Amino acid sequence: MNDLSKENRILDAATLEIAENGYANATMARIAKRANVSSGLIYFYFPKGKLQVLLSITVRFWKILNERLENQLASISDPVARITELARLAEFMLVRDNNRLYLAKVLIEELPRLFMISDDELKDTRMEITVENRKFINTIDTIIRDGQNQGVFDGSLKPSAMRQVLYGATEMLLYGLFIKASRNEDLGYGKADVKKTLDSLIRKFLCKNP
Amino acid sequence: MNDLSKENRILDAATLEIAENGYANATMARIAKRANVSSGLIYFYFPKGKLQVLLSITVRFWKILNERLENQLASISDPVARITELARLAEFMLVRDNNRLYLAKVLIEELPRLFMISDDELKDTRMEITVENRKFINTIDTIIRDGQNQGVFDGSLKPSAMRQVLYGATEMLLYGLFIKASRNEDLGYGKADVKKTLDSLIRKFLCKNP
Amino acid sequence: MNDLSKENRILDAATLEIAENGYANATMARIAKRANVSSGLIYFYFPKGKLQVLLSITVRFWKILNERLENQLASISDPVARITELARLAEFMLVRDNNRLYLAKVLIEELPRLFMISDDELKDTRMEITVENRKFINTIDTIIRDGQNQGVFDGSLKPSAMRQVLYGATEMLLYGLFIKASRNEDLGYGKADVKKTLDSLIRKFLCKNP
Amino acid sequence: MNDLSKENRILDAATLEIAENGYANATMARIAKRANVSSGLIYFYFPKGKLQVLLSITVRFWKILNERLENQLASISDPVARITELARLAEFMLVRDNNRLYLAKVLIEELPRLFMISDDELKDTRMEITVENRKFINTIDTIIRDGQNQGVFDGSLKPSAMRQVLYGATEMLLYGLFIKASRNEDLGYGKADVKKTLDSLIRKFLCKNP
DNA sequence: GATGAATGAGGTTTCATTCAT
DNA sequence: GATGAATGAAACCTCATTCAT
Repeated sequence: MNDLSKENRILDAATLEIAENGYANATMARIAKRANVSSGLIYFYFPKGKLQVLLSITVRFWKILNERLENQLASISDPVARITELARLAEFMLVRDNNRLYLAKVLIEELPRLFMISDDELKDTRMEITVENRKFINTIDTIIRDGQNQGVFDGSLKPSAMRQVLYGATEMLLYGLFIKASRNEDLGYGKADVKKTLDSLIRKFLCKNP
Repeated sequence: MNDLSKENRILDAATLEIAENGYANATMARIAKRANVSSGLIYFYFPKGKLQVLLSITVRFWKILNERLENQLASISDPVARITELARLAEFMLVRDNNRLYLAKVLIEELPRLFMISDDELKDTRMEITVENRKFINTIDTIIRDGQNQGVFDGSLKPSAMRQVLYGATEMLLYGLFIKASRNEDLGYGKADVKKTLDSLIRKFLCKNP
Repeated sequence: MNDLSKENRILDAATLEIAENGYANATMARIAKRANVSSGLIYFYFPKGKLQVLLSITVRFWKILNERLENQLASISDPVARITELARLAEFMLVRDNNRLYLAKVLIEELPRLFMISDDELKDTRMEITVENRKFINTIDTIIRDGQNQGVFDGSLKPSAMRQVLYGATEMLLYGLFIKASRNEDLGYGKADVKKTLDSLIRKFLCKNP
Repeated sequence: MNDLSKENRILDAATLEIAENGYANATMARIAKRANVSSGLIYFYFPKGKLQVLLSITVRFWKILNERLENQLASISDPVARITELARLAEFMLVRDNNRLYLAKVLIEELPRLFMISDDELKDTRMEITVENRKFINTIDTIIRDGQNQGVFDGSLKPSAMRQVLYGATEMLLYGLFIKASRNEDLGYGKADVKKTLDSLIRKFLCKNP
């Protein structure tokens, strides 16, 4: 991890720190220590402090996700295959190993904070996230709409609402995994169940059933 | 609001404060001001401070929800009707008006914090929540299991995973409404769509389709 | 000094601290220690920090000076007697003892800072000072103008420019005294010379000479 | 400004920065940026940092002033003419344009700081200033004393006190101009009034009136 | 029960200063 | 000479918490 740029090391360290202690209890000093960097340097890269660090974690994630998504989906046209690939990629980026589960937790837990930004100087960073987020949402909604038009997906519901269902279901299933990994509180299912359940959700809820 | 007990006024004020600023930035002074109460008084009712206030919001909610749930479900036996009633009640308690959406937001955002409590003196409050939470989860899981046993619900998935799907989907649909209410960022659907979408989710994802 | 209100004790302590170390090197911690007060309390009374403390020292001084001035000048009508009384009062408030010389130094040294305030939340405090300052300036200018109209004072110069001369001369004479008191650098004159010199300045520069 | 030596560019930039923000809030980074130079380079020329930069501004000013003074006064013997020439030169160096008014402001504001230097390694620079300052003061005092001895100037006051009057009056008149230039707060007089008022001060206060 | 001035631990934040390049 | 990323000491500042009233 030490061969990364200091900026990325800070983001990685912050992900861990926030995942473990929550945003409220995360401290800049500990982030710095974890990143093996002086506390002052964090302010060099993220002058607005902790919140900007948090937002930057999110920005970095979405940018990478959207980029990969674009590449992967380029060669797929079938709506079911597309939505499946999308779920697979999200899972890959968030569940593959425990470090990524940390990231998942931070993204899930801190998403609401996005809507509380009042600091004008953070508007830019927020806009970046909004843009990436919309891009992602658009990708999903477009797939759903295409599927509906082709008569493959259920046409009686709004794509936006269906997307929220997929998003929320995935999030909560992942969150259970994280709890399982970090505490030993078994929620009653494992990684395999997540995959199976999401497949079923796509097939039964999303697709049109004759 | 001023005719409530001061204790309840504090919890209401805290809900608003946390919904607006997040737990990290919520301050006791502002909660006190919103509740029209001195900051010292908060410590009379909640000696362990901010975290206890947060937990108490959650406790209050779950207790009321579970109590009503028990009453409402007592006379219903059909699994589909039971799960529908459960969704209806949750929606009633969280979506009915904007104040309740604030509550929804706090519950959603602060759920993860439950797993980070180390203060021994809060173990009791935490246990209360865990008990109420398990009661709620049990209620759902039992309904699902019963439905599976009766051959009404899809028996190929784990009840716990299915419950996460229902839970996450509901949460994210509600969250969209909150965003719409507090910011003017339209996510593309309204309250009616939430109801319709959840109904569809139950019918198609949860139920066994011939 | 301990029987004063804490707020006044803070201002007194800050006067001393700033006089000794300069505004740039004055620290909140030392001001608190000197005032025998916790550092947090300073922010309770002066939420905008060090600058607000500095401004508040100035406000307090001007308010008292203007108030006394009004009382003292009420019963005097002769321009020469009025300007002499004004000088006497200023001297009384700034030179009488070494503590007051500290105040004089702070007022003199930090006056320029007044014109650098950009913080919107300090606009109020700044306005207070401006108001008091104008009141004082008006008092002088009015005396001078009256004297000119009565043919007692030199009518060939602008009252505003003459006032700056009186103001600057007084300031610099006092400043020399402060240097003498705090360091042992003799500037070559004493308190008696200040009085004598200012009298002479009034008589010869201000008054019309036949 | 870019054709100056980097050392002089730094001093000019610092003058501007300090005039605008005050010594307390001036930062090396901003000085560097204004001088179009890296912050590290400032330490090459001024190893003792910000304070040394400040002192160097003052040194540079006094050296030039004293040098020119010596040249200009060499051929003048009449005390009134000499003191008038001195005032004219000071005015030339500080009032001629707005950039010089910045310099005036820095010199005025920062003079007191001279008496608070404790750093041993700056003793040299401080001594330089003291020497130049004394040279200047001596020049004035000598002119005054000569004038008194020749019966041209008022002999009843101490030269040192009279010098403070001249110094303070000049400073405050200039200060008013600065305020006018940087803010739009009119103090009621202009450059011409400054000249006229100082002439009058010399003629009436300094000179012996028959 | 109720208040709010007062405390001070502990976080945030700044920025003068260094040093490898 | 010149750079600017990096450091870390030392300031600022907040706010949960207490307690005399």
